[in-house]
Amino acid sequence: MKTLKYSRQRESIKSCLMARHDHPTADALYTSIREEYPNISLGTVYRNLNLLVELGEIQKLTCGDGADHFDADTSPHYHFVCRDCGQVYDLPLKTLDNINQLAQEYAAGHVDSHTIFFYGTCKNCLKKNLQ
Amino acid sequence: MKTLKYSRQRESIKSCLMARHDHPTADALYTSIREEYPNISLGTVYRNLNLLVELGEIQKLTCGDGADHFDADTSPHYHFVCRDCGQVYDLPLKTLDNINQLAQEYAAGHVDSHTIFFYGTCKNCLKKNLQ
DNA sequence: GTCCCTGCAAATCCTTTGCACTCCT
DNA sequence: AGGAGTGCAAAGGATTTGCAGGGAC
Repeated sequence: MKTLKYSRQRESIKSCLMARHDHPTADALYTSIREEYPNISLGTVYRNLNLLVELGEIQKLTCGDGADHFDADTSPHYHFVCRDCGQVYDLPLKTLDNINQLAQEYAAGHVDSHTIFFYGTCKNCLKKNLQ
Repeated sequence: MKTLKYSRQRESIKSCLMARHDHPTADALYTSIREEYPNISLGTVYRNLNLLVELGEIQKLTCGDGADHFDADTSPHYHFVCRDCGQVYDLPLKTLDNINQLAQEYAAGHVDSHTIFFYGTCKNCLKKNLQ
């Protein structure tokens, strides 16, 4: 068990992520944080994001668009990814509580979590495409 | 619409993937195919895998372990990923037909597909961990 | 003082791409 | 012949890591 020391960078990363309603990539967050801490490095952002994921304080979303996204909301919920603009949205779809148990029966082992991503075109892009 | 020409490499990649019960990464498939075609290049494997995905003949699985995996089974089904050994297993869990429609109501746009990944420890690794 | 954390840059991993050449059709 | 496909190697993007210095406790 390693001891954790305070760092203003980590605080900033965490609060910046919590303040955002989207699900930024490490790089997007880095750009954002640079406004307050112009000297922070991308490596530090990655290191702290991974640390926060390990601590269970944030969530990493691998939706398949190249870069991982991060989410300060760790409560179980699902995501909608727009293939046109790349935005990742939360879905207030209630958790399928029984689905892990259902999977458990078929999985050759122990299931402890699951992810669901929906893909399609968001309203903004649907509108844009009509023009 | 581009014309498609036969290539023994593409045939080999496709049949090699269909013959496997696991869900290999591009690199794993490359190693496998090299036994038959020692001169095939990794670039060709990637190019053809992407082409086959576009044609809808195979499926790309981005489960978040670094490299994409590929699956010759394009029928809708879900996957179990062992965090210990990295194996990706099929789950004979029946499709949640209504889930896309359910998501549709909350998604700000049009949903056309979804992916579900379960994570945990497979039987082999559970056994190994006890020793 | 100790040890964690940082900035920086180099390294690593996975994937894509440019180019000259080869093989289908 | 024409153009799609290939091998090779270099480029690309995302993420990690080694190191020397800085900050928390």
